[in-house]
Amino acid sequence: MINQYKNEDKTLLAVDCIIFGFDNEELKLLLIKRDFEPEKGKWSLMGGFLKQNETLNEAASRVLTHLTGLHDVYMEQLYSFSELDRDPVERTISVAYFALINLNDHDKELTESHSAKWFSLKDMPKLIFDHDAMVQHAIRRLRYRTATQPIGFELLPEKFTMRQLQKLYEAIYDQTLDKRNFTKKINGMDLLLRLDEKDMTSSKKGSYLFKFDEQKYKEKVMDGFSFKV
Amino acid sequence: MINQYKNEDKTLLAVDCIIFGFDNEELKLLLIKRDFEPEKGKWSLMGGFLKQNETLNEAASRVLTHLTGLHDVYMEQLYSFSELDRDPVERTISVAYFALINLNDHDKELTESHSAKWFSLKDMPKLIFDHDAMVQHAIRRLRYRTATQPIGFELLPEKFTMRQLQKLYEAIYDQTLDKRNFTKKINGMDLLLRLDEKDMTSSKKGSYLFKFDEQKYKEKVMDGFSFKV
DNA sequence: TCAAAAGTGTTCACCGTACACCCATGG
DNA sequence: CCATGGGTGTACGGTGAACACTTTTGA
Repeated sequence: MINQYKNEDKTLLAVDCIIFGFDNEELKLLLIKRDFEPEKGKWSLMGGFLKQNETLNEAASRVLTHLTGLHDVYMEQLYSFSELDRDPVERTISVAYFALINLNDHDKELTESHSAKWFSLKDMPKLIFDHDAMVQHAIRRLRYRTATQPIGFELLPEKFTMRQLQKLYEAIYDQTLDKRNFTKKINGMDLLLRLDEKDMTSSKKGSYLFKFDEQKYKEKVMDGFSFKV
Repeated sequence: MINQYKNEDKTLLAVDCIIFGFDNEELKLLLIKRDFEPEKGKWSLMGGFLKQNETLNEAASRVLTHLTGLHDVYMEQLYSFSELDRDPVERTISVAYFALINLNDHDKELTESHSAKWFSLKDMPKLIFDHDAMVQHAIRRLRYRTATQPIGFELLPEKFTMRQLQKLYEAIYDQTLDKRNFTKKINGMDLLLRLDEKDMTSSKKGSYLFKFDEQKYKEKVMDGFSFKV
């Protein structure tokens, strides 16, 4: 009696990862094509089952690293989904996580070997089970987070231009922003360092590269419920 | 193979409820004294195990109704806690929920029969396991929610004065607010109806009673991830 | 008549938004 | 020399914050 909660039901627990990336134009999602039944051949979020000896955060990290080869990725627990019939095979509770990764430096071969593919948010197949609802919830959370904390930088390479950052925010909020107001607002955050380097690929004049100030960034972003894999 | 996820670990799943109430002075929390080991005699959140045939929301509702006798209560899923040793008896994942109830109309005998007691947030015993962390998280979420959605009314009786509402917000944010600015802001929300009645218990002059406009309220508060028990 | 709580309006600072022109350079 | 994208400042309206006096009436 003291050593066990006898007679209580145990349940299968999964984690599913909503993995966001940004290609300098659009916000993208990493999806995999299921190679097993049910719903074989359909697209879904990357997921996995929770093991006895790991926390949910660890399980989500494991799933993400397994698929992308990346470490040190921003992740955050989203919500737990528990409809009785959400998985037709067997009753499974799924805890959704979202991750923000820099599209350029993830391991493309690794994702390809998992039949994974990046999809634009606007051009996404219907997903299995309740994964579409998870994605909707993740987009809302991402908008809220980026409005209050500067986590948007997680989606960019180390050095980036003000225009890249602006396009990222435009993709997240799905609306265009004024260049001058955007610059003013970002500078007001006092988080960016302007480098002497310029990026010459996007225009003839070239545009300044920035990186963000790790120190100030960490003070502002850490709230105890996000973590790095 | 198609009918079952064989060889995957199953886990005990619990829900724990952070139940907020307001007594016109302070924000309070409903806690229970554990009458079983381990930690017998210590204070904890009200919880219960998830059953095979119910969703997490349903489990949270069941636990809440069992303790308070109340229905139609605002509840929202908070976060899932999964540290390996969070429950010393056996590995258990707990999904925390918070609830907002009107302190006046809950069933006092029912809560007493469960050795439950209301505690002011400022005058709270240390709780078992990771329940203190759950409470901290719930307070943060409550502040965020009340800042963006008018759910504060859930904690008040049907008719209330502007001063009561102000004291509630002061309790939630743990700071005093300016009477004039508060009134202006609330009126700007266009959610309250001022009644002809006055409440004469708090002053000689009496203060107007308000109730909120159910119709407009529902439009603004529903976002798909809170629910009524 | 006085103590106690209720009601009410104005000013100011700051922030978000709208908006247009010049600059540097490669072709 | 010109087309392309990059960089910058100002004016306005709305919102949040500070702030004090009058009203009512039971005791």
